[in-house]
Amino acid sequence: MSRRTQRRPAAGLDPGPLPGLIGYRLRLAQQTVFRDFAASVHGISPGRIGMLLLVEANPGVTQSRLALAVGRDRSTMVGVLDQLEAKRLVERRKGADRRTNGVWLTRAGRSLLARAKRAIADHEQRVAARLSAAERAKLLELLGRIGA
Amino acid sequence: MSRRTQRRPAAGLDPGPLPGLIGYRLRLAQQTVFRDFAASVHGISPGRIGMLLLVEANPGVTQSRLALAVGRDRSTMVGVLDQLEAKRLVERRKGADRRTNGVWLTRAGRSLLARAKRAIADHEQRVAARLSAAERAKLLELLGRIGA
DNA sequence: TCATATTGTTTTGATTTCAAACAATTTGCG
DNA sequence: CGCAAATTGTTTGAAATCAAAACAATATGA
Repeated sequence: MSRRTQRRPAAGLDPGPLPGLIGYRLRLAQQTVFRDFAASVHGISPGRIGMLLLVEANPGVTQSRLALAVGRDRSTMVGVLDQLEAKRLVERRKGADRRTNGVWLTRAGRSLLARAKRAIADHEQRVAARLSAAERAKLLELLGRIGA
Repeated sequence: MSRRTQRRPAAGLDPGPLPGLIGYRLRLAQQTVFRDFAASVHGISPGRIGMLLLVEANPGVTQSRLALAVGRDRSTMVGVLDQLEAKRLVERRKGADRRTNGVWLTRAGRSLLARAKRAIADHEQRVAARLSAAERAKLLELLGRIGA
């Protein structure tokens, strides 16, 4: 007895204790979600879209605060913004404190974001296809209690 | 009005629509979980431990089947197993089909895994600290319905 | 004023992953 | 059986993603 109770664990392999671990299920879920995202929003990664959304909600935000917000190092943010700036989606403007750069969406950035938002809405529906509205809300809440 | 309802979104920044997206919450949760894992199980990543658990549950499993099970390319598996073999945690043995390698845990691999399992149990408890047993089960179930 | 802190940057390196091409081997069709 | 086609593990090359350390410019505060 003791057949593992799971949908499609690992292509015929015995998944062992993995399916009982939150971290493992998170990884699988994220993999699925990211792949759907990549297939529906082209040319830009989930993380980069997240960055744009953050800049949209906080125009002129500083690079360091952005880095802190997404849990990355300051030095990591440099390359990310270089990319986004090379694509003309954001621009850096010197702040009043001349050490800082304020980050702003360009017109192209706002336009891409508007298009992306529609794609994301569809994406989100596919992701939650097997969940009722209440279950989806519950999932978001539980995830919020895991990820501080 | 319309203060975003979230715990600690992004260090004082307006998180925008992100907290309403499953993918975003998954990423945050996974980040938290992986960091706790790294802090409690030293010298080996969650993915690598998962690999060992899979090999333990399926002694002699083939590299290709392992790759399929974890959703990686065959060529990716080569480097991963090279690492684990360099650490003397697994070994490859030629199979009856001489194209294939069977993967097996070494004594050291079993020993490390036994130790890791205890650390993982503690880790799992910390991760689910803010969840009741029922909530934890619900989370696993909902995640299973996201990540095919 | 001047020691201290912060900001963005550069450089370096680690990690993880895939794709394409390849030899060895097996399988299956005729 | 015999040989074309598929499979397996591998090598090579490349692309993302990220962090740590050191640095110059600038701001802060005692």
